[in-house]
Amino acid sequence: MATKKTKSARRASTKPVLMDIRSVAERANVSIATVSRTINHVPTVNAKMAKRVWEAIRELNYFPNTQARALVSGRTRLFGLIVSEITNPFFPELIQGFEDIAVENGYEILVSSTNYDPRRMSLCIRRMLERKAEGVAVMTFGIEEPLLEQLAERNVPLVFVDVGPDRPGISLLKVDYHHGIRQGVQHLAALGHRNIAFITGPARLHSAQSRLAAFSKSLTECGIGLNQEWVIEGDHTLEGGIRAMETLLAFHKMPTAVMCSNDMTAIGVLHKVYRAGLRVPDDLSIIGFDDIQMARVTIPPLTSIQMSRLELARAAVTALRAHVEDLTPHRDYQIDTRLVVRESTGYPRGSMQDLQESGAAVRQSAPGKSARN
Amino acid sequence: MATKKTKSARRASTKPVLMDIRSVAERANVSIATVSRTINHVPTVNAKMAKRVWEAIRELNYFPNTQARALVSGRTRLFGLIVSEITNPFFPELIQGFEDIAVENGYEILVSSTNYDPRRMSLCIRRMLERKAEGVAVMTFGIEEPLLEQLAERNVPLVFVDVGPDRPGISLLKVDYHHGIRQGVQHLAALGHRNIAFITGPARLHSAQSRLAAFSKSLTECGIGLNQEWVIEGDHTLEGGIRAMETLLAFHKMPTAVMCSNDMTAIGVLHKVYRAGLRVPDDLSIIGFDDIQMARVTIPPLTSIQMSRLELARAAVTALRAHVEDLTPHRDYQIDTRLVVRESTGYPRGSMQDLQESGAAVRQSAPGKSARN
DNA sequence: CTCTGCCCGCAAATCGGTTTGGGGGACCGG
DNA sequence: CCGGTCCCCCAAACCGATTTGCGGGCAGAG
Repeated sequence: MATKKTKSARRASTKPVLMDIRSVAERANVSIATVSRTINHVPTVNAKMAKRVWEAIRELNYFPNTQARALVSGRTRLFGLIVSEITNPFFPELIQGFEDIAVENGYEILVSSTNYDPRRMSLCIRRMLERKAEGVAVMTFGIEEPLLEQLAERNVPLVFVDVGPDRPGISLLKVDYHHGIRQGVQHLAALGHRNIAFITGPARLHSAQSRLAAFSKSLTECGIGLNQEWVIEGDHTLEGGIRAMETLLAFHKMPTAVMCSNDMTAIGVLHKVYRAGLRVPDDLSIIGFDDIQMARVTIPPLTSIQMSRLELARAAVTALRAHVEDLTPHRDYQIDTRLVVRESTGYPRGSMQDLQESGAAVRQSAPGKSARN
Repeated sequence: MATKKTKSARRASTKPVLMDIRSVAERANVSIATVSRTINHVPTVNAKMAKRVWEAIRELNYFPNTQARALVSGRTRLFGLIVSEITNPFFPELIQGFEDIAVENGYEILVSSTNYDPRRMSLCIRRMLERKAEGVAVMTFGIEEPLLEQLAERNVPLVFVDVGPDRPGISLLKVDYHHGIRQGVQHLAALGHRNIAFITGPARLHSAQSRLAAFSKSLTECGIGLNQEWVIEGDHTLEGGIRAMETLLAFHKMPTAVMCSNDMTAIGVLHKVYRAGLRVPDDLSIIGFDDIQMARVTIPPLTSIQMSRLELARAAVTALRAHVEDLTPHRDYQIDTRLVVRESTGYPRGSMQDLQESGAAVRQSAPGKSARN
């Protein structure tokens, strides 16, 4: 009933709106084959005719039906992007980059978020399959092996972060967590910190594990011991950061610095520390991870380890294109991380701060040309 | 060449992967029509056959080709959502809600962002048209009339915020800015503020204009004069907030409170005030608009006017469904706003704060059960 | 004037589904 | 045992494009 009405409504307005390749052909006085050739830039079409066709297209405001085109050609020019959580600012920034770069290369994108829910992940995959994405970037930073099998089985090129099955058609974005995290630890060590806590991400996330491992290793490199009690499990959310900091505050002996597995956690920590009446960085130094835009305007601005969304996005699109267009895809793509020093890190309470110099990286001033001091 | 290789590659792996309705029919020993009927839950199929079909579908891991289905049925079950900026946290929260509710109702969504760029807006529209979205929600809070005509012309149901052409097939989400903003102004007035500034959004945004108008009106209602000098143009970004606050700081006479057209602006202001060595709310009270998640954890937590993303999303989907499914769509949908008091607002400096009580709304404590004080 | 190309139009197959008219089979009643 | 009904299933048309072989018109060369 509803369908019928819709159908008839469409029919009724079909006269002026009907806009298939036939009407273009008619208007340009050519055959549909010629229109198709023109649109797809087949070189054998006469320039004069091509012009007529393009004019007709303009005048009718015609554009080809994506579905029909995809159906026969088999090419959808669509890349999928699966992220874990769209409300975490890290991901929108990533999506933005992915979209821009994909569009630059003539692809469109289809975004889905899993919200860390395997059931939703399953839906995401189904969507990608149904819509016939030509390649999918899985940026959930924690793979659901069994589910993703479906994609791999159907020979859809995939991109993962850090780890993934070793198979043709699959590329990996290898993030060098260690480089940035070591810079962070060294930065803290140089300031005089010896008691450093770490708030992890969800335990099942591989990337969270890697960050913790990099932290642990860096600590050893700097000759600092790791206090297992100070490794708190967070979940990469604001609330997780707040809870983790509550745990930390309850300890008898507090660390002088805390490194977080992502910026949202760090912002939660910042908030809890403020609530507790302590000051950053005087009472506690904080380092985040990701370097989201917001990090520049927290109070105080957050020292963070930057993982470039743009770089990630570019590598992902490059890898997918390489697979789809047979351009000798690499298996691994290296992604760098680096420390960005702002103002949430400082000398530990009671140190002889006047005698020392910060060393490490260059201190960045906040945006809006507002100078420090 | 590349295409050819891909084609042949697909052919090669086509044996085990080919997965059309025919193979299902073959495996279940029925005709393709029966498979189609089964999938679409046409009641006239024999239960026994249906079971056979579903089994075959399970075994083959089959799912229908969306494009083919849409091509013939004319129904894509796709709603478009155009937002202005995906990196502004307000929008991801909106997108999330829109997606959840759309999926609940059996629709999928297609998101595009314009970045305030008319060229990109044009691309967005083309995308929606090409992908044959059955309805589009335009949540840019500032319409590009001439471009959107294309959609309207093709009889695509549309949803706008605040204003839009009066035409069948178009619904409006009418946001009652005045209610929340008046609460905010009253709240400030009750605290004793008489010198209140306003940082607007981009001038061309209708919603920004409305917010300013509501502010102006509320001021009058409270018997407070509007100092035109203190109406600063922002652009709804962090940087805009910072710049606006710089302007404000340069004035000889400073306001004691500032209301912002959105939360990102307010966070920028918060940052700049911190930079200037002033304190919130002691030296300056700040009210934001939107009440994004981040507002709960700024330092101090931000008093803000809440405009429910979920409500917005729900209304948008409801409206679009009503148009598509012929369920007597309304033209207008009311969206409410309300004040959420946190800690960025307080008595103006020099007032007799001990003698007064806050009145107005209930003060909310921050998340994570951390009590105030 | 004929031959050789070069373009273009025509017509048909195809992609993977939906939808419908027609017909075969089972079952029931007479 | 036969005719009628009803239920389901099959075959075929269709959606809007792409792609192909083939034939024809036209131009330039010989």
